[in-house]
Amino acid sequence: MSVFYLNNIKHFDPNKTFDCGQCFRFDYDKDGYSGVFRDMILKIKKNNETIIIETSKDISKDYFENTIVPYLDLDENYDEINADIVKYFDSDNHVIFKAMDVSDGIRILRQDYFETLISFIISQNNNIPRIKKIIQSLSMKFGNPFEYNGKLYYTFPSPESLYNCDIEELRQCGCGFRDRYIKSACEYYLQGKISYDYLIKQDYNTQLSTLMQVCGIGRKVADCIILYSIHNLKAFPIDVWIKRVIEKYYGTSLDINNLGSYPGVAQQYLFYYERYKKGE
DNA sequence: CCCCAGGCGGTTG
DNA sequence: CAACCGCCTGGG
Repeated sequence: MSVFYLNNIKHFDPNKTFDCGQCFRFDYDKDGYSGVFRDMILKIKKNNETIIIETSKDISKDYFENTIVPYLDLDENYDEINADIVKYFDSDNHVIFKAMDVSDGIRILRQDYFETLISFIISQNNNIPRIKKIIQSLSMKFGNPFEYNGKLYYTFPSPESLYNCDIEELRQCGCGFRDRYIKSACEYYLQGKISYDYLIKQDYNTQLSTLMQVCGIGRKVADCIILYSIHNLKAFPIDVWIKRVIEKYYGTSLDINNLGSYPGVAQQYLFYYERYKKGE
């Protein structure tokens, strides 16, 4: 086990970051969020102005700085991002300022590419508790177990394990009609047609069209993968929530094709703002 | 019982 | 190309 402390980090609230719907394997546990990160448990909490990050495995300072910090997106400058967002998202009612205030501290995680690919395929026409349940079932069935504090946890399944399994086993995990979409994604992935290394070097439109070749990945799921794992902050996933938010606060005044460099972050702010207001 | 949930693919006019 | 429709499944 390792522990790291960070001080004077502006614009980072672990609770908001892990509660804004971008990840499915973290849960609130008394004083912070913890969950499976690769092959270990990661716990992040905030005590006054100090961020405390614990890992179940022993990790080096290098690993922390080169892997954990980028994962938490702490190397990104959110003053700069927020300034750009305001230029494109301000309106007569100034809703973006309220959203930025309520949502301040949300960061866009750099999540594992394959895990994000599969998780957001599962997310379609589905709700968050059930998405989490399905991912947990898949991990228990196809992931690798590891123990921590006397409890068993499971890594996210490998592409090979999901590709080679019987499709009926995916059904048993609750995937429903998305089972063949998962198979399709694994096939493309293992053929190297949608690799992270390729996508990270492409522009946004190429990233979209490449991912949308996969049966079961449409525009919204592709945008989520691009935003939450490839970390192209130009991606702007439009789900039913965001569609409602835009209609409610912007009407037709927002030009979807001209939203600056960080609309993905603005999307998170608006989404969280609207859900927070609902009292969740 | 019906309805919906962070969509998508397929069909129809 | 816009508008529908069915879809696994579990919860309200």
